[in-house]
Amino acid sequence: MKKGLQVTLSDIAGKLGVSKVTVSKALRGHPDISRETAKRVKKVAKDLGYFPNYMARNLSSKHSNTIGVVVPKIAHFFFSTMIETIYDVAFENNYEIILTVSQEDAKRELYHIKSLLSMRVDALIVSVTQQTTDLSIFTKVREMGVPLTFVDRVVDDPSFNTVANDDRGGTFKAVEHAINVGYTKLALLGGFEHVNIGRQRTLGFTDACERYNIPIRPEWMIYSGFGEEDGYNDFLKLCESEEMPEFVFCATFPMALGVYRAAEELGIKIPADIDIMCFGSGIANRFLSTRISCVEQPVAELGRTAMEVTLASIQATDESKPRHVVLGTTLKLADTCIRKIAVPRKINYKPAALLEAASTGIDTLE
Amino acid sequence: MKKGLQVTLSDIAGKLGVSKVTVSKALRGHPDISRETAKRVKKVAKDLGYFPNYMARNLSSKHSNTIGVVVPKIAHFFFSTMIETIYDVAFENNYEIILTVSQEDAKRELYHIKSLLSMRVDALIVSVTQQTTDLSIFTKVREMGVPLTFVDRVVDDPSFNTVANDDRGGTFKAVEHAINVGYTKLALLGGFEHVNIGRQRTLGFTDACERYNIPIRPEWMIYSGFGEEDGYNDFLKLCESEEMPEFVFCATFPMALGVYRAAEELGIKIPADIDIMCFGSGIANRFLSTRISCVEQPVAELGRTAMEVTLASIQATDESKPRHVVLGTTLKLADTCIRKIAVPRKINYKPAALLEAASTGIDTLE
DNA sequence: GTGAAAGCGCTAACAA
DNA sequence: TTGTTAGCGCTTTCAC
Repeated sequence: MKKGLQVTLSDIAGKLGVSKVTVSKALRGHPDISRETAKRVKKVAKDLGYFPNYMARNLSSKHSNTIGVVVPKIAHFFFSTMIETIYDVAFENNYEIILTVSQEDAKRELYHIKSLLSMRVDALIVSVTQQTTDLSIFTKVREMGVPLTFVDRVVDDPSFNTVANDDRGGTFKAVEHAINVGYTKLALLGGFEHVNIGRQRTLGFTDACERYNIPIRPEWMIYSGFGEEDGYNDFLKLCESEEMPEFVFCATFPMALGVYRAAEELGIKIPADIDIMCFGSGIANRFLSTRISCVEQPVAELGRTAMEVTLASIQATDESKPRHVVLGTTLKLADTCIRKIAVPRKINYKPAALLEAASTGIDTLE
Repeated sequence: MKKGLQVTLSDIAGKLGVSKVTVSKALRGHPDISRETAKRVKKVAKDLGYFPNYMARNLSSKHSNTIGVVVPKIAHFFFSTMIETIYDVAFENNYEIILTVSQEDAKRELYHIKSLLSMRVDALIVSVTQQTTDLSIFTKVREMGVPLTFVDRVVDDPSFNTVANDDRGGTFKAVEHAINVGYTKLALLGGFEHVNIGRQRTLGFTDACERYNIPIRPEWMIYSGFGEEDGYNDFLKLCESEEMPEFVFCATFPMALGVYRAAEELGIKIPADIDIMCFGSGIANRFLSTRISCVEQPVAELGRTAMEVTLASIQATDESKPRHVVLGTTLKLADTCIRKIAVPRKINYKPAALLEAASTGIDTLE
């Protein structure tokens, strides 16, 4: 298809016999212009079907009214909810969002950030991938003077804004609850230790154990990823250990879902044989016959706060200090870990057969 | 924060003692430039940390390598999956996506389209809201020569590309299946009739009824929306009718979920008391004790096709004909509508009590 | 192979 | 209140 002709400021100016500067000002509601001409200009603009060219506008005005967002996933309860909030706040403030998705791929993340910088976004909000290790692009971002806010998946660099859950405290509360309920044999499926949220949630777990003198058993601390399949496999691995724990804390809800499924297939009852809790929740929880008690994250608030912090950074003309916001979590009890009932039993577990069953491709929207 | 200095083509040119044109060409791999200078230019560009300014580039080159996308929702299995595919294809083709979310609000949709037009996106992909009636902006889009592809939520205008499910045929297949199974008392929860998908799915339903001489009972055709709450309420309404149907077809999966929940609360068994099917599925289906048989939509393919059609439209320099793609669906049988077992029974239904219970706020990610 | 000139559509600073 | 002059950083055309 062919690009139609563009209506420009000059076109309007020509039609009215004024200069294009007058038109430009009138259209932007600049106080210089008289009510009278402003009205005339706007009318002609409308008649001609004028659309401002942001490329040109931004080139001369040096800002784009646009915020670049980089997230690892989108078809995922947590991220899609957070993003929706980000959009809402952006809309309220007349900003446009350019959302990019890294698909948990560091290369792609880098590509997108470069691209966003080239688009001259006014600021960036990013939630890094699980494999992001090269941080040089972020120092580049700093050098270019583009405000950057990390959200949820933050990077340990105090020179950028961060907005995150209280991962450590939230996990502590959950594990403490399990201990108060009476459990002493505690396992952790921690996701990845090299990822911030994995590390923080692990700390919350060990904090609680130390606080209450619960021994930490290395064979009950398993790390392989944050997805449903990981939880599934981790649980099978757990079943291979000498003794079963009474309670398992999962670093994410999808992992808990994997555990749930594995247990179901093995004929292990939750919470009668083993009790569980997790960090975060998802849509599926409502439909489980045993809904999993969890640490509830303020998902929407995370998005809203990230945007607010970012907008503030844009406004701040000086090199103001970066802000580090930690949002509190709440314990949300459902059908697990209500009271001590789990009595671990010996499992007749055949790894080979089950691992095969585990290979069913599963999407993790949760 | 303050914007840092920008490294420009001239900076690089100055450093090398060449003109900025040479630099521009070298950086873009233009064949004019010798291997030698190209190499030197690239090195200096890297050393200086040069980032091309797309605003400037696009202003002179007249295209932005950017595609604007407008969807009604994002925290929704269907849309988030489709969007993810759109991103994938865009990435493969070196396009950047500017995603906007209308939140089912026609005003917002209009705002975003205008904004995208002003950003001079190379093309648009849009899935309209349930309340979009004013189509004038789309003729404006056509006048501006910007290729536009409607996806899923299409608008009846043959002058634009459309990519959609075979809503009518898919529904026909499902209802036909229900009839083959032996049901003759069929109800439809159709969402909204003024929305294309609602209309098409209704047609599929009536097609099947007519084909098999099944009488259509107006009191069993209910329209109130596509959400879970709508399905819930529709089912309650259905329960008020003189006689209960044997089978209910829901226009969307969230609606079926609402029916499921309402039935559960009323003590009505699915599929023993009433059998159901729906168009589309969602994550939750895996976790229902009675998984709902459905018409499976090719969600990812919808996104991929929409992008491909759009890219083709961009490439086509002439006013090529718009394309209209209809993607086939497949019947996916789970635990409902397997064989005729539903025998509707008289329900002891108390509207007031239940309608109160219905007011629980529920998110529909499905 | 390289570069000078012109201009994309707009806004900012200043002058009138 | 309005207009003039200069760019923003880049690409395109065309001459060298």
